[in-house]
Amino acid sequence: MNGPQPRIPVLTTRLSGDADEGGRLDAVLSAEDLRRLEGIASVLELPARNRLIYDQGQAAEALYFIQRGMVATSVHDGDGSRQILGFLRSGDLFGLAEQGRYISAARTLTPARLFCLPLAPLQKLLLTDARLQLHFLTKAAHDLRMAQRQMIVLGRHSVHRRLAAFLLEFLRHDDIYDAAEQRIRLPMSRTDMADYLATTPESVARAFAAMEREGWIRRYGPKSIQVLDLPALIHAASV
Amino acid sequence: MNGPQPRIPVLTTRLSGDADEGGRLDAVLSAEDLRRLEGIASVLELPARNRLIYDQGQAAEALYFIQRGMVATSVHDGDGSRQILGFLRSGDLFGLAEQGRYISAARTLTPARLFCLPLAPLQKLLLTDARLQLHFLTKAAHDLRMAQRQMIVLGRHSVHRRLAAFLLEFLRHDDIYDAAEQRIRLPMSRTDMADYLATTPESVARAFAAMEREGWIRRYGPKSIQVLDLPALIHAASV
DNA sequence: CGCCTAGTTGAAGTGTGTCAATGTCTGTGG
DNA sequence: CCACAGACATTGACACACTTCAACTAGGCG
Repeated sequence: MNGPQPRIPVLTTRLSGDADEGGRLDAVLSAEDLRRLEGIASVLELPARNRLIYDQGQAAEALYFIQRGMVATSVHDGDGSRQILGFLRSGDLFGLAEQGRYISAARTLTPARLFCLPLAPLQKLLLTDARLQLHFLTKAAHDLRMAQRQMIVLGRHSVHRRLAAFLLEFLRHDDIYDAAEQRIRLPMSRTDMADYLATTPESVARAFAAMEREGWIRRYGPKSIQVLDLPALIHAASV
Repeated sequence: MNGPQPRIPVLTTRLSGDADEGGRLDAVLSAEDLRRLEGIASVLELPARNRLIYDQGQAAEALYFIQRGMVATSVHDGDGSRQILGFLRSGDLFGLAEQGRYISAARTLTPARLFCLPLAPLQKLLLTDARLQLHFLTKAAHDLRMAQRQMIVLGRHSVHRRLAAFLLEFLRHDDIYDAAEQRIRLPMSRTDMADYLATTPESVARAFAAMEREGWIRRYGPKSIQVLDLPALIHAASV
């Protein structure tokens, strides 16, 4: 008798990725799972944007779980160049480290609420709760797929195509995309977008200008984009 | 009393990545772990190079574990373009899927021996053995780091730098690098290298020619490279 | 209202893809 | 063992997308 087993993960669908779940860890965690995580977590309230959560090279002591808000992780090269590894949202995990040090820096894009999960207690919990751990494994597999997809995007696609794909990613998220007005509210700067898409702010601006010229979008200031021709945008992202 | 606990993973070092382990799953698995995996695995002997293991889009039924040999995973775009996601070696896992279908194709670069781990029994095993699962989670975290590093390489570095870094990766592996002769035996074609580095065979050839012109390497046929100036190569990979 | 940061647009330079031709391996069959 | 064929690798010429540098404009916050 195991009692009720809410949302038992199935590796064939979980490791394989489930469409409706979208890689959100919080969507698959049961109330019991969350309670256990909260038991070892400390809550981190970051009331403003552009707050550093941890820096690259800093001793890694915790994994972070986003409850609310948006976070960007970035690695800084020896020279000035910076690569944003990902824009993360509620349900995402971050805090990947190598040899005890964070490989990237993390900072808020918006006010955010995080669970800070210290590594030692987290490991203990995962070892005692294999079902919970499988959710973490599934999430890691999902993030690996995303990273591999981004490898392809950065290596093979033009800047225009990268930007089109980037915009389309936001359409799924209600907090950023207002479906009624067809408007995307971008929470990051042109420089951030450029550092994520491995290009320059100038090229991003030019790509936006070209999209507006074609009638696919309309800009209301740099942070607000109205989608006028979604099919064209989808086409641009896949050609 | 838990009895002997060989090589208990410590998340703070394992999820964080351990230098000497190098992400090799087989290096951290105990004899008991291996026995259990073998219990659900079928062994796959692939006697020659260029053998397809599974194709992109095929129904995903198993995860694969490389015991011997080398494997390449690649995704094929609608048009002719191909991206090799990774060159994999003993101890590596592959078979990542999305919605029940493999997202990449996998084929041998050399004769290989694989464990084929059917997903359902594997999930069952991981749920009953949290310690073993943690090794898988650690491996996934390692692969995620590698993918993120490759994102940076493909997005930010020149073809010359990419190739230098690529060559340096082989120096650690005894089966490919003959330290005495300082020779690297490349098991893949120029096209494969180009598809991994997100460039063209022509650009790879030009980068090799430039390195030879500089006196850093010497080519003995396309598959055998002698390293003449390692510091210069290291410098080229990090500038 | 004015300063300062961020964004946009323009012009010029360059790395790399593309196309084409030549050269070189490899493996097969005579 | 050699000769041949087909694939693979290399080199060259050219085109172009993108970066870089610079000037200008627009937003946002004091």
